[in-house]
Amino acid sequence: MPLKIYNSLTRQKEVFEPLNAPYVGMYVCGPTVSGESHLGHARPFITFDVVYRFLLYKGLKVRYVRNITDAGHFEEEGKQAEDKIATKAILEKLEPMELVQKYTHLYHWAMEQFNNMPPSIEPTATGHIVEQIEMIKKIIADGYGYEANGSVYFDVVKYNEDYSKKNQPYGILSGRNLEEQLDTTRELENQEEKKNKVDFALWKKAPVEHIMRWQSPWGEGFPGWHIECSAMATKYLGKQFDIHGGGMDLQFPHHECEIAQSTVCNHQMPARYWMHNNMITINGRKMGKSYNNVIKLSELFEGNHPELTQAYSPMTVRFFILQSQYRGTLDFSNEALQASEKALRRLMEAYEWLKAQSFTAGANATDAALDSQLKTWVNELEIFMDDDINTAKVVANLFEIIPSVNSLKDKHITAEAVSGDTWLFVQKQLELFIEQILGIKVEQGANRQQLNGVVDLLVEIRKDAKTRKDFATSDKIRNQLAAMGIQIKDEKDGGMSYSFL
RNA sequence: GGUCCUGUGGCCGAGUGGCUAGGCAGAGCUCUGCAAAAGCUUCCACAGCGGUUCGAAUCCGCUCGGGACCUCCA
Repeated sequence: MPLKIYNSLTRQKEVFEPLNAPYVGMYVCGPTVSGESHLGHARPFITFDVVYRFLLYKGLKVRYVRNITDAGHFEEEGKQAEDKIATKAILEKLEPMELVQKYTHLYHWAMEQFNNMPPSIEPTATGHIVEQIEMIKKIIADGYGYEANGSVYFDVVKYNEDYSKKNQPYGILSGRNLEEQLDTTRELENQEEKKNKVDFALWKKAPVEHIMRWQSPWGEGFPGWHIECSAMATKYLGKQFDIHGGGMDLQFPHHECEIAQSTVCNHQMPARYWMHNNMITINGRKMGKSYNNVIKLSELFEGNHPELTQAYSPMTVRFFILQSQYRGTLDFSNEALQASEKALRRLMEAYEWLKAQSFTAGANATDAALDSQLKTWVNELEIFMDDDINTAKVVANLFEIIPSVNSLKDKHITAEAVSGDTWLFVQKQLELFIEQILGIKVEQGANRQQLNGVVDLLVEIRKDAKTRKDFATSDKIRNQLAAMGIQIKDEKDGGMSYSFL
């Protein structure tokens, strides 16, 4: 089955055909490391991690580039500081690289918590100033950029005129019409420098107090906020590559500007497939700085936020995100996260048990209907992934399969009901989809081994007590352990098992 | 104001015109010393009004509601 992905550019699902199979180039817009990542940021990184994993599973050789924006628009943090201390004090105390370092580390830590695979290349904007300047020079030389008072702007109107003839007007990705924008775009500062208010900055002259600054043919300044992605994507993936991803809110203006810049320099549309994940909302509203409703990842993991009734583990959050299709909005609530937490536990307990079983190959099944139903469910996993990475349906099917696994575990059905071949197939594919493709890993704390030993001992004592019909002791052990988050389960044959909640 | 998306049961969330999505919560049953877990069964739905169709949650129109982008934004 071929993989189909929804291309924002054409607004439809298309069969994914790599430009140079088996090689695939994928660029995803990374974070601006001027602050801590929040729940909303987690979505694209988890979504595209799954895309990456699935492409790898398909046997493709993927170069996954995800940038780190560590230059340019750090105004907000600077402004906050400005209110408190004098500009001179900022110069003395606030070293930009300190911020960058701190938040880059936090970001990497969060990515690891989520079990996201590291991208092949993680380039930084500050490491590619030269490439950005070269690109801007090229744009000016071609007549689509102009200098004004030490800054350089992209001439959107001229670009639109020329490229409309080539069927690639400005606004092709976001479905915008330039004339309308000329009428509706708000007035901003420094508009007088621009020829048209829709023009965007390629290079900005640095005001005296601006700390991050580089030499350029137009004086000291810093790059505009779209050019870094164009420069780095071109450098590492070529003039045209396969997939460009990012959040839906980047579609305009960021990706639109990227298209314009790259097209002028490289004479072709930079990416063939544009994928955009939708937003995470909270109380029906997008989670974002400007709405003042963000839940930072560290707060989420610690349960330390007024909106949170408890802490949620990274895998719970990952699973929560994968329970929906990436193109729809996803509404945050404690109820929804708690549902995910419980569902994930049920899934993983059954999965871990299944993984530890040994089955013998063989084709005989006493329950042929169940046998073939299981095979169908398992086979559908890949079909659903092929359909625009529909992780929601993949997860739904996992829950179709789980009851059979638990039935086997609790001896509601015999192993012979389903053929050994099928059990082996279920076992293998569940491992593939749960661990390799969805990237869900078993979460367990440190000292687990030692703790297991202690719990084993208590379980033994409880067994003795039960045999003596000393239910007081038996219940005491079970209840006290339950209070500590360790759940004992009595099994049919007198055995006991336990799990950590 | 412009462009676009969306409205599914108590909550989250899939749904390609005809078939039970799935999860969590609720109810019942089985199992159990009692529980828990697990399994089985089950209640609750497609914003409203029209239209197309043999048949619509799914297509079209209108109304109402929600949201995103147009400024930094994942």
